[in-house]
Amino acid sequence: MPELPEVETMCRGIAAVAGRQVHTVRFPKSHLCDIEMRPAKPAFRRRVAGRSIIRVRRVAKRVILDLDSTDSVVFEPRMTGRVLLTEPPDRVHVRAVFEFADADHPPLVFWSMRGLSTLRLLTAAQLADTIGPNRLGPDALLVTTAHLHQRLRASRRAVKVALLDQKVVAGIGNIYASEILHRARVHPEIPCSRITPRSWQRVQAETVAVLEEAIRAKGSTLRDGNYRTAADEPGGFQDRHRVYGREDLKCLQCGRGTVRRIVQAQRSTYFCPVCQRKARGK
DNA sequence: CATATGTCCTGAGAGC
DNA sequence: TGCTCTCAGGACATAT
Repeated sequence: MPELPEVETMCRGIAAVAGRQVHTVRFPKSHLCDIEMRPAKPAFRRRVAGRSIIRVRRVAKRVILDLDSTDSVVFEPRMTGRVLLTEPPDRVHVRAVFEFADADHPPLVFWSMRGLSTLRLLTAAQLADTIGPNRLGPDALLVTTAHLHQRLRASRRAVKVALLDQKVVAGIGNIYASEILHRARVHPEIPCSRITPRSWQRVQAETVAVLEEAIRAKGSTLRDGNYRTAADEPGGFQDRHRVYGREDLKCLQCGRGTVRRIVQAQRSTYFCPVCQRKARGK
């Protein structure tokens, strides 16, 4: 599912659209529900057509195209969204097509199987309002140990659940939360208030390490195949998952424990009871 | 204020 | 074969 590494990979995969002028935006008809989109299609098209993209960047789990106006295009793939520079897998789930003034350049396609993805065109003020620091915690690649400790020292929530809270730290999703805590040897059910600074230090270090490694591998494509890069390739990090999706298999870290799956906040959590002992709590 | 739950959406796979 | 059911989980709205 597009979490930070997958969205970062999407951004890098479409970096070449920076500097290009958008000729027009098409919204193919479909029998499916529209994805959430603001403003409505005619206004969206009017404000984007003829504009140049001055920058491609990532904010948490969103892909941003800054235009040469004060507007920014914001793609939020959520579960099944793809940002593609290739032919999409089908016509039915194409949500928007950005065509460039240089007709030789492939169009940028926003494709999503489900209607959970969103597409927005926001002014600078709206952007700050929607995904600025008041709404999101620090980016996971930049988060500090002190931030985690101070922000969560009074929290009774389980650490796994807290890591998924984008207001605490932005960019971690369900797959990487399990991988991070496993490598940091912290049990996912431990209340944040009981985690020592020393353990927060390991969580911080493994957060950066896991996410950077996942970016190098171009993200994780699970068996559902939902995530693809902008060039329509699968990622490679799923082969390096140590716990996620490995229920009942041997722990790849200690070789002794058996990976367990539990459910926290309606989401699967995977961990090794040997590496991540609750009693130790560190 | 902090925390928990419900909701959206579609396709895959299971079970009958 | 074909139907119904459950599950997956991003982020937000609403409830406690």
